Amino acid sequence: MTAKRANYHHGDLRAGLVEATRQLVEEKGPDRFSVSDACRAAGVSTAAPYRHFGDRDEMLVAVCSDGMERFHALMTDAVAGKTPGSMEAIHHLGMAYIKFATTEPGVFRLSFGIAREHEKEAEMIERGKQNYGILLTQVAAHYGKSMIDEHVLDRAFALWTMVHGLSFLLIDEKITAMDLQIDIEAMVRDNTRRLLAE
Amino acid sequence: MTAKRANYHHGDLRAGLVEATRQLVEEKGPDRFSVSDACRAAGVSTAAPYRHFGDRDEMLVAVCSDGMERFHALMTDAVAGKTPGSMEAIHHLGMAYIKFATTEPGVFRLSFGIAREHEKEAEMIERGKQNYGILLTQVAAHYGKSMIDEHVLDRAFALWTMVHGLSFLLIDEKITAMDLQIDIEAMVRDNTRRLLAE
DNA sequence: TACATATGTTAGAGTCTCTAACTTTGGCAA
DNA sequence: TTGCCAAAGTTAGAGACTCTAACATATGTA
Repeated sequence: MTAKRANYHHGDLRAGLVEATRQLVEEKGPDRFSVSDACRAAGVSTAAPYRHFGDRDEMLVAVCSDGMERFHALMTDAVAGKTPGSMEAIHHLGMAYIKFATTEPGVFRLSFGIAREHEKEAEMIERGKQNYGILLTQVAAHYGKSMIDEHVLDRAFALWTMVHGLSFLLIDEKITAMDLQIDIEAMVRDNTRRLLAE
Repeated sequence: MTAKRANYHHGDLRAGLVEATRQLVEEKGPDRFSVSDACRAAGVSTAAPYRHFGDRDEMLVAVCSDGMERFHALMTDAVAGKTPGSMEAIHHLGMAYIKFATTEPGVFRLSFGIAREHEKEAEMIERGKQNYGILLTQVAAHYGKSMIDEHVLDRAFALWTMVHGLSFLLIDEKITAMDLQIDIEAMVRDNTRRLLAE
């Protein structure tokens, strides 16, 4: 995998390392990832990353930050063209959440479990709020409201916990371990309806 | 923290290391834990653990295994003395789940995220099924059923995803990060009711 | 009481993160 | 065009970590 390169300078090592790190995080998990592995993959010395990142954690934060853009795009697309507040829109939003978790389990796990107290923390919280805002808007519309009131906040949060829990159970393979046969689509649809009832 | 000891032999180093590891997992998280740290805490050389554990991962598996006993006790206690299948019993069961996650976030995270393919895997899956069985029994009783049918499996699974998701959102501090004011008790109670409706 | 075994220790190989000091290269000012 | 500076590489190495090998010391049982 070690990419030999002709030039002394890499071109865009930062991006190369972020991509290598992302791949390794998916292959081995966020905790098994090593800077050295990423260097081998990018074909540079083990000291090179420190021109672009303060330390190992910053590389992971960069992968996270990168992943949140894809996540946001998925969430936005999920409701695009659908009737705001419709069961269809809200169901799709939930499925998009789960889709991201299962296609990028390493990044998903990283995004939620990442160490607090880093440089980009504020920025990432802001992005999280933006994403959550998509759900809040849909739930408000579902009840024909123009305001995000207590009721909307409660129901949106319930939906979040459900898809979040389901995502983790899926990526941690608890569903197969417990020999459960779950139709994810149906499960999300039915329980979205139940949680929005009343 | 380095406990000096008088004797060459420790007495019960295995248990000492498991406890040291558990503490470190809570303090620093499962990924930040190091064998060396545990050795310092237990007051032994860094080679000592290898008389009791094959490698670093086995120490974490032991902590996990240990934690599952406490978890099982919590779950059992939660429904003890309550009317089987009552909302009270099921609500308490969910709260016990969340209680474990928030009091032992490191062990909780470890238990669900632990690497597959280890010695004790089968044993731990069995214990997981036992714990899940407590919920299944309660949900069946809720509907006045003596059998665990599709309907019971579906509803129990929905409850699991909710408390599991809530647990992760709590320990990853997403609720505070998003500035949400959630009354956990009320949230669990209300949504347990909604998910069991019909 | 002796000795086998379990359970410690020390020493060290190999890996990892990160820093310091040096090298190469690209871009810009004169 | 040329020369120089800053950006972005490299090598070397310190210090920490995991795990193994060889050696040391207790413990329990024949």
